[in-house]
Amino acid sequence: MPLASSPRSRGPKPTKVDPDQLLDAAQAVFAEEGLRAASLRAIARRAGCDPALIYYHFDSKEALFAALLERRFPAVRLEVEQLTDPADLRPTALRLWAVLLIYHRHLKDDPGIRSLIRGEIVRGAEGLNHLIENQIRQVTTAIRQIFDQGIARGDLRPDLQPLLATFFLVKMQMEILDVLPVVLPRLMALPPGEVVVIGMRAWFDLFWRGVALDPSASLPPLPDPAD
Amino acid sequence: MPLASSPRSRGPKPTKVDPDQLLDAAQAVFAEEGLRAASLRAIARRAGCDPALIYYHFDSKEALFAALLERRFPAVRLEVEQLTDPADLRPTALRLWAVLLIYHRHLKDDPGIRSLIRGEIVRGAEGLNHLIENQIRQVTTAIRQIFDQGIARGDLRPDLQPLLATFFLVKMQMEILDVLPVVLPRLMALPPGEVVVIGMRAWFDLFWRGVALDPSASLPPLPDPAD
DNA sequence: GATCCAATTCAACAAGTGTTGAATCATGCC
DNA sequence: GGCATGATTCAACACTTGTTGAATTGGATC
Repeated sequence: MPLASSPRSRGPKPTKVDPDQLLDAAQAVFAEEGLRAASLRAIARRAGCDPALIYYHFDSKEALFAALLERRFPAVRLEVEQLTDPADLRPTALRLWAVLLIYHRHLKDDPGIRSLIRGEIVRGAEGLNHLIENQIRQVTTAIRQIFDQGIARGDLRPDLQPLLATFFLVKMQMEILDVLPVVLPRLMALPPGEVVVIGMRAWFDLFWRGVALDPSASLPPLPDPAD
Repeated sequence: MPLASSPRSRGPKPTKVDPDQLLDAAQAVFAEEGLRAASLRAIARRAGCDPALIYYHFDSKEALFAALLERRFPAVRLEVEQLTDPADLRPTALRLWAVLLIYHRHLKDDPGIRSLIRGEIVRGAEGLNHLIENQIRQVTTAIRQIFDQGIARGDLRPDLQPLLATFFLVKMQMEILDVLPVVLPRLMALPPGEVVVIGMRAWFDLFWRGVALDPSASLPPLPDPAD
């Protein structure tokens, strides 16, 4: 039984399919099918190799999925945590908007991770819940700090519940990335590419009026998400 | 091959498992597993009968699922549509809150329908998409009317986009019913039963400030969801 | 050229899936 | 009693799934 995490020793032996390519394929298939419905055979087909090869690089289907997480999660967490620096004296509105931009940048093209964070996929993969929960908790508490600082600075309503506000802010952002592009073009005449940005701005406009100490004060200019 | 929708003719022949009991079992299993992962054998086990019996009452797994929808959807739609009566002159805030109450009452104990409306489950059941989409569209346009009337009456911001506001309102309500009871008790010390009501009130408070013409005006008293 | 070892494939396993045709059960009617 | 008919079960089908042990490739090293 070969070790699960030791690709080619050091010589530039040209491997046909390295673990990263497997992860790419897995990400694509998981995104389309969900964890439970995605089959290793489909992933292998996508990667152009035999299903058994997956078991050479990873211990199980679940381990493959976990590796997928470890590849993506930390980047988001790190960027959000950098936002919590108390020395960052930009208006709170801008900092919260920056949170949405991070989510947009990292998750825009990765429905797999999105539905994962949403928690749907994980039913039936007990072993992963603590891993995910841990990562999400860290991001959550980071955002919470921004709210706390905003209240202290007098930008936000003092009666705000930071935890619920965090939940609302990022949850809706997720839905905007996920379902708005599917559902909105059918109801409005909109170029599907712009839907996400339109939705994000509308959402943040509403959200900000909801949480700001002075809801009638106008928002600072919000930079567009850069593609 | 027996007809798919003709239970016992008229005599009070005591059937062991009638279609409604099958639907109950199906609802429970679909709720736990999702459409794709839920197996007919599990449903049959829950209902206490043989899997083949399902095929006596329904044409296929998908038809069983469709029947489940037809049993639940129309009630929600009807209640929401009754709210759109232009003669209803209650404050717009109260009418929107009433929408949330309807969602709460009908979907609180039915995660199956929720994840269904959310659209996750349906991947892999092409035949159902139009059915669901049709029902959802009707509810959506009904709510939209309340927003339109609210703008006309001067309760809401004139620059409001009713479609997006609708999306935000009900989408978040769904998430509050769905994930808040799972996620919040782990982070706050809260009795899990109250989480939904707390979440709903916090959400509507935020939402209303976001959409109201005068965000500093206080909300009318909002009735608690009655269990 | 022989050897070693990582990378890859093959073939099969046991289990679970949706579905179906035939067979049984139980009741109402003549 | 006999019989039709609806309700229910049985046993099997073809197929897909995650997983694994043995076999094969192919380049690096001696």
